[in-house]
Order: sequence, then structure tokens, then C-alpha cells
Amino acid sequence: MSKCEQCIVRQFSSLKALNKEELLRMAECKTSYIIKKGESIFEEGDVTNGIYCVKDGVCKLSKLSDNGKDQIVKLVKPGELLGQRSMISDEPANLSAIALEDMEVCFIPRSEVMQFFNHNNQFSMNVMKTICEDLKDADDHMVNMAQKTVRQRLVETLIYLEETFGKNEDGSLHIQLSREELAGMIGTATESCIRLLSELNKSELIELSGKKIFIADKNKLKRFA
Amino acid sequence: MSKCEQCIVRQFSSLKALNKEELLRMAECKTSYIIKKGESIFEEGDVTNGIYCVKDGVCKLSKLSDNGKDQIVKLVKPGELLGQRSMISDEPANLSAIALEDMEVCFIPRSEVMQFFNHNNQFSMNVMKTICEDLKDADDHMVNMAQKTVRQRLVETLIYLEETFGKNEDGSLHIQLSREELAGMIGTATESCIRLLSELNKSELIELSGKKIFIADKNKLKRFA
DNA sequence: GTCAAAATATGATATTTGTCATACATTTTT
DNA sequence: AAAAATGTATGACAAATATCATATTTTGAC
Repeated sequence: MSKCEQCIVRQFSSLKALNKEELLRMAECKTSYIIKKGESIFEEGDVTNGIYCVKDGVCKLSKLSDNGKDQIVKLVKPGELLGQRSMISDEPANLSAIALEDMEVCFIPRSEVMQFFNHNNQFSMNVMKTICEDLKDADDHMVNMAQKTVRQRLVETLIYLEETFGKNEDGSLHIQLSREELAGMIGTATESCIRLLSELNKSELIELSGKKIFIADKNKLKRFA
Repeated sequence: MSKCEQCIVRQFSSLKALNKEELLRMAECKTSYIIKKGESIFEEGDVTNGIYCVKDGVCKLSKLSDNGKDQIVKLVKPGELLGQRSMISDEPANLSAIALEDMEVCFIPRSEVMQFFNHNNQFSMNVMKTICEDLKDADDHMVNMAQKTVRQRLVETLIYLEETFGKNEDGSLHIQLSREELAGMIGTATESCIRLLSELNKSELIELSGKKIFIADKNKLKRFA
């Protein structure tokens, strides 16, 4: 059983507020999982009974809409926690968490987290601030979905992906999304997404090479949105 | 200065967890305001320095999009609190709160609320659960904006308005929104909103009479969405 | 490596939605 | 009451987007 004390990603989440004793307790009760690309950590409606700490890899949080399409609500990267809202609301998951890459996650049972939550004020404050940030992001995201064109959303998403997940050595977006997933992020049909990418490519704002996407001129792209 | 102890709407918000002593303290430091229809309680970017408790009247929480249109994110009714997220994040307001009817609200300074927050566990838990609920609603709302047609969103919004704010004696929706505001809720152009209302009217699913909107057959309307 | 399956790309077309113009109705001001 | 301002309604049209069909390319299984 690996020690939570030495886990680097802990520093990036609410868990950074835990003291030595709490970290030892957590190390004892946590369970580590390897999640392969495409597999789910939990799905909409699941009773999770705890939170997950993402140690490595990125996952999508998505929700199946009535029209049968999956809308991606958020991407989650190492250091972030999953299932905090469900834990506090004491409700089943509202979103599915599916790995976009191979992942390493740790599960911490609800009972344990609630102990920290009730006895460590800094920890609970951290969790609350995270949820507040999520709420702000969700509101802003909602306004974008309602008011911006698909092209604007695509451009902004591409820039977000580069700024959040970085580039490979060759300059291409590090995070790999299928066209269908990218469409699911911006809320459009897969074909429309592909068509617009093609168009941006022809305008030389981005470059496509197989699955790889290069942002040729970020500032020009931003202005174009 | 009116007594918070006797305020009925308190029962509907996180404030229900406060004890007698806390209510007395709150009664002493709160400020009551009358807000006229159309006036704002606070606007995007304002530093609020406290929360508002809605005693009477309904307001909209909206955000100005880059395209110059106001997107309505949420409607807030008596018993609900405003500005909780900003208080916890310690950030300026992300949304504007504008009265849709004449309102009565009480302002409770941040310092006071934080006292309750830090010393009354039930209160802070209530606040957190409210924010978690808002987050869930925002995520769901976002998926709807991204995946549903304008017609679907209009139909669902009309049903939501009836179920949440009720009907007048004559059967018309109790809450009065301008066409522009209704368009701002569903995220579409005012003309499109008007046109679709017209269409629903011709299909005899709703009835229009001046500003009044009657839902003729709710089940049929639901199925139609 | 070969084949089948899946993902990506593109064309043709239908549908939805936005924009602009204008008419009509209602409310407010004078 | 008249005039102005605002809100609502509708037509004509343009633009954006979805859908369906069909290539083409890539990936994965064998």
C-alpha cells in the first residue's frame, strides 16, 4: 500500500489540508485502481460511496442526453477529486466518469472523507471552494452553450485544450479526443465538428494530421472565434 | 427592525439551522431593502460582501454574453439565498440579480454569515448542499442547452415556470416574463421565441392573451417537446 | 500483412435558427 | 388624447447546423 504522504498530486487538491495523522489513516483505507482508456470509474446513477483522487491520466465527466448523445461536462486531470458533489448531497452520481487515457485513481470511502470533512476545517473549506469554482464554471459554460455559435465553441475548446493539457514535442495537442468526443464537448453533431475542423484547417488556423491537431496561430484563432 | 425569528421564509433556506441566539444577532445586523421590478440587487463583478435572503418577489440571475445578449441562468424565489457562492469563493458576483417583480430582501453581512458558517455545522452543511444542488442543476441545464432544440427548451421552460411559480386564478402562468426574458432563459433570439410561442398557440398547446400565457394541455405539451 | 470494423471526411440536402425589416399593439410620457 | 417609446408579431431571407449517404482513411483483430 503506497503512502498518501508521498503522493505528489495530493498537493493539487483539497487533500493538501490533511495532516500527517489523517494521511496515514487515509493510506490505510484507500484503494488504488488502474483504469484503462475507455473504461468508466463510475456512471450516471451509480452510488459511489466515496470520492476518487486522480493520480494519473485524464477522464471526461459526461451525461447522456435524451437525444442519445453524450455531452461532456468537464475534463478532470491529475490532482483533482471526483464525486465530491455526490458525497455532500448524498446522492447518486449525476455524471459518468470515463477514462480518456489509462488512469491511476485512488478511492477513499465516504466515511473516511466525512471524518476529515467534519474535523478539519481547512479541508472542508477547500472542498467547498472547489465546488463553488465548479458552479461558476458550469454557469459560464452554460451561457456559452446557449449564446455562442458552434464555431466559437470549437475554437474556444481547442484553445482550452492546449492551455490546459499542453502540447506534445511536435506541437500537437497533447490530449487525444476522438471527433465524436470533441463534438460532445462543444455540443454539436460529429459531422459538424469534423466539417468545422476541416474549415479551420483550410483557413490555416489549425493543422490536421491524422488524429493530431496543431494550433497554427493561437492569436489569429482566438480573434477568429 | 423586524425579527428574523418570526420570518417565515427563513424556514425554506439554509438559515433554518440557526438557533435563537444567532437569529437575534442576525436581526441586529441585517438590512432590509425594497427592490422595485427591474432594479438590480447586485451586478456581475460587484463585490457583494454578504448574502441576500429573498423575503418576497422573484429575481433572475443572468449573465451578459459576448454577443450582447443576457442569458438567464436561474430564477430565485422567496426563501432562497443570493450570493452564497461569491461569499465562499471570496470573489465578486459572477451573475447579476435583477428583480422580476417588486421584492423585499434582507442583506446579511459576510462577517456575520461566516460566523454562523464556522460555528454552526448544520448551517454550513445546508449552504453546501444548496450549492451542490445548484451545481447539479447547472450541469443538467448545460446539457439541455447543448443538446436540445430551441422548441424543446421553450416547452420545458414553460412547464418549469408553471410548476415552480404556479398559475393565477384564470389559469395563466403566474410569473410574468417579457418575451425577451423568456428568450434569455431558453437561449435564443427574441423573434425565434415569439415565433415558437405563436406556433404552440396555433397548435393549441398553449394559449396567448396579451402578456398572459396559458398552458392548455400540459401532458400534450410535454410529449410535444 | 490482411481483413473487418471503426473513425474520419465530404457532398447533398433538409431543417432549424438568426437577422433584418416592418407592422401592429400596448404602455408611458407629455 | 396625442405622441413617443417599447414590446409583440410576422414575413422574407440568410446563415448555421443537422441529417443522411457515401467515400476514404485508420485502427485493431487475427
